[in-house]
Amino acid sequence: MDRFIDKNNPNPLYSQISDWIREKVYSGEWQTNQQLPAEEELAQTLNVSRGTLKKAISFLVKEGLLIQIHGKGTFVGEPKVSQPFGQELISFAESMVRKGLSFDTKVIEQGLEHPKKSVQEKLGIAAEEQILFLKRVRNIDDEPVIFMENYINAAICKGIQDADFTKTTLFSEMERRSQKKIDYGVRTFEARAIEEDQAKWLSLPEGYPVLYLDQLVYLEGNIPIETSKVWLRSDKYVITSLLNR
Amino acid sequence: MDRFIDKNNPNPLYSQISDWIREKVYSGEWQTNQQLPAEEELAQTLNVSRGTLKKAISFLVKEGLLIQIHGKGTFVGEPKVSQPFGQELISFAESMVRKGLSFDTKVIEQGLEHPKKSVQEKLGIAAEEQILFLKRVRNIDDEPVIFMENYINAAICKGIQDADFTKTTLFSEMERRSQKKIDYGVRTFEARAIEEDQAKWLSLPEGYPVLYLDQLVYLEGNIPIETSKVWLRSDKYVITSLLNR
DNA sequence: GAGTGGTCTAGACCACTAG
DNA sequence: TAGTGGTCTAGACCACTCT
Repeated sequence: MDRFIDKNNPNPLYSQISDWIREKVYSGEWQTNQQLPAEEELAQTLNVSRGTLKKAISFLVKEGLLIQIHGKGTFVGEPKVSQPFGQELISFAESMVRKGLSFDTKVIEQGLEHPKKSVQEKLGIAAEEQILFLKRVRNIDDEPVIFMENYINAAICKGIQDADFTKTTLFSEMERRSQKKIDYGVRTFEARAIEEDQAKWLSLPEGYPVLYLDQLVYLEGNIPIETSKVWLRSDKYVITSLLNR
Repeated sequence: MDRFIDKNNPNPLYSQISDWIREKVYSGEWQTNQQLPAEEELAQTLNVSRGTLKKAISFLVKEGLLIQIHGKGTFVGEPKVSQPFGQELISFAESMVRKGLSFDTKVIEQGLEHPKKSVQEKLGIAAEEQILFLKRVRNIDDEPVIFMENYINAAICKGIQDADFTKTTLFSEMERRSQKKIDYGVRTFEARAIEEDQAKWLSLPEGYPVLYLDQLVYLEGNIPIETSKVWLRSDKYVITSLLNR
């Protein structure tokens, strides 16, 4: 039971150890504020060097799951309340699930198109190529909260135009069809007055202030795959970031 | 000239090395997309172990200043246009300095007060205690961009009411006077219609959409020290986050 | 002083990239 | 195959906390 740490597993040891500790915490075996065994001891238990263990721990400290105090020890941190949306590249769908909220998605428009100039530039493709254009609204408790327009490089995600986005998430679909993992993204946040076209989908009067996000997502290998525009009712859904110094 | 790295400096070596590399990049000595010397070689040049150098580099990779590609090498990343404001706990002043922008600060109001209810709760203090209330506007190119109201626990930062905030930053002043370091903060982002009181300071018509941030900052030891409200003209100043998956 | 995490080393081997 | 970064080790010494 001690050792789910497998030196033959292609996953790096530190990553396996991180997961192992996460599991201990999530399962409640290690409770909030509980002190972990000393690094030296834990390293011996896991049969790894202290350096490897430290690397595993450092990830969890950065996440806030663990807290280390020089001279005292390593402790399980307070459970997170915040929304990792402003910090970590996760989709809206994923963030809702983590928050334990239920939502539903309505697909307004879905189909292949040729990219506009701005999309061509962002995705680095020519006007002749095809993109999947997706227009969706998401409701929480039957109230519209998010309106999104996505532009996906269809050449990389073959057949994605046929996916049923009321049942699957865009991120998982992109990873599956491109056979690559999503690597990182860049988001900008602005406040904007909502325009007529978006306003009607969010049941808001024209000119109402909304959070506007512009997003560009990259696959491994620095391949831009998706760009999107997102309008968010921030009276309903606030973005929170935990920022470390 | 090679070695600004001083093993007797109480700063950790990896931190000195990070700064040294940052300097090389900012000064233009190492240009965008330029390949750095191999880790082994650079470690020898700096007379440190490869492990230490790797630690220094890893910070810069996380910041996006450097890019590492397995099997190819380490490269200077694309210059950041973005504001690390959405990611890292830095003050507005600090973010401006990093961007190389000049700004000036106007202090509208500064003085000791008793905290309102909402501030009491956030800072965990009683109504009888004193806070420093600070109201400021910041201009870039003579245009107002940010309006802020700060509430600082004055008991912890003795004498902070006498600081000259046109010349110093709030963060540095808090650290100096509390003798503690700032640890982390929580920010929430919203879009709001600006109200009359704030609108006049930002030269905006009432009701204009602005980014509204609510912030709570903690010192080491989980001590809440400052809470603030920030109104930001997002037509002038956009918040960008680089998000890793 | 005992126990903890923080830093650093010197060296090993592996995995990926490119000619 | 040569060159690069990725991982891991075993051990050393230091700095901090608590008693």
